[in-house]
Amino acid sequence: MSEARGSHSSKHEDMELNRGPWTVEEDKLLTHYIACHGQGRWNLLARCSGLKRTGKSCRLRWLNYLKPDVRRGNLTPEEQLLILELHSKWGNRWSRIAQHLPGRTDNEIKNYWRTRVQKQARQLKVDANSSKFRDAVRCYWMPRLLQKFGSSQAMQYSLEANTNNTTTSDQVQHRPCQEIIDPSMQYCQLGSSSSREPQAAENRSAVFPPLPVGMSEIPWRASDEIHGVAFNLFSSGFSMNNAYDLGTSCDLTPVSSSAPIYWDLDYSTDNNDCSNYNGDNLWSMDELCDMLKSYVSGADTEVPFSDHNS
DNA sequence: AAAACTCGCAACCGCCTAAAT
DNA sequence: TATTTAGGCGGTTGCGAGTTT
Repeated sequence: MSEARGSHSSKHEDMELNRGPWTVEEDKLLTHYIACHGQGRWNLLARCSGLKRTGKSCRLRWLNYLKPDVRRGNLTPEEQLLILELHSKWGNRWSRIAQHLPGRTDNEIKNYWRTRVQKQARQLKVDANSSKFRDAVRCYWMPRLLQKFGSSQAMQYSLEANTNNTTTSDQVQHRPCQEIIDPSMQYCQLGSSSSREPQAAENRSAVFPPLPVGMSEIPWRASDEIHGVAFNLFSSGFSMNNAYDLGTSCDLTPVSSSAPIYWDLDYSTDNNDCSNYNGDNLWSMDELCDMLKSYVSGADTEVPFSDHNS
């Protein structure tokens, strides 16, 4: 039995326990104790540290808040993308999902899912676990996130770091948000010989970033023949092409789950800077919501696909 | 200005399982 | 082998802050 529901009571449990938010003093006490004795043995820690908390409470406080490598702040587009992808594979296995997002806790991911993703599902009057909702995520949100991911990460990185097509581990180290990127990942280099290379290509490399940790097992490839990047991200057959020379506006075109998705990247603005990214705006776009509504209320038939190349 | 409402998140609860006895 | 203990996990709750009416 865990201490929380045991019918017997020890000396420690008879003691009045603190509940609710942790105080600064409690945090200091816990941090100091762990610094001296290490983590683990949570019930012993709770008894010996002088904290009037349960072992469970101490563990949770440490893992979700005090641990030095806990990252705070808005989830980046690639983190959101990864959560969506991993949740579609594993469901509510929050701790498992969290293992692929270094510094993020299962609690944080769970909260994100419940407050953001499930909220969207509720507004759309569909079950968040329904195939219809998953399709909507795959067809609309993931491309949008990939668009953000592509513009904020790949482009910024390319613009700032590379004037040739070589990539070193040092460059990986200097990437923004590098801590969640697996440095061992390969880079996808576009065909520099393509006649459809973007304008002013000398100022940016054709190096695309590695996929985040956790996507490493998903095959992806460079593609000279279609000019752009073809991510075969999702085992369901979802794929996208990143067309570099199709204009300057971002345009999310409704597509079927099996069709390629095209969008344009804007090299001309600061949109590529992920440091100012506010994750919220990805989830509050009226236009996107309208599209989703029409998608989930409609039809299982395929949404018309617009081919930018035509 | 204040009440009502919404949202995000930290913390708790209860169940489960592996390890220890 | 049975029982107890500790830790981990997912679901849920409650509160404070921000926003809307």
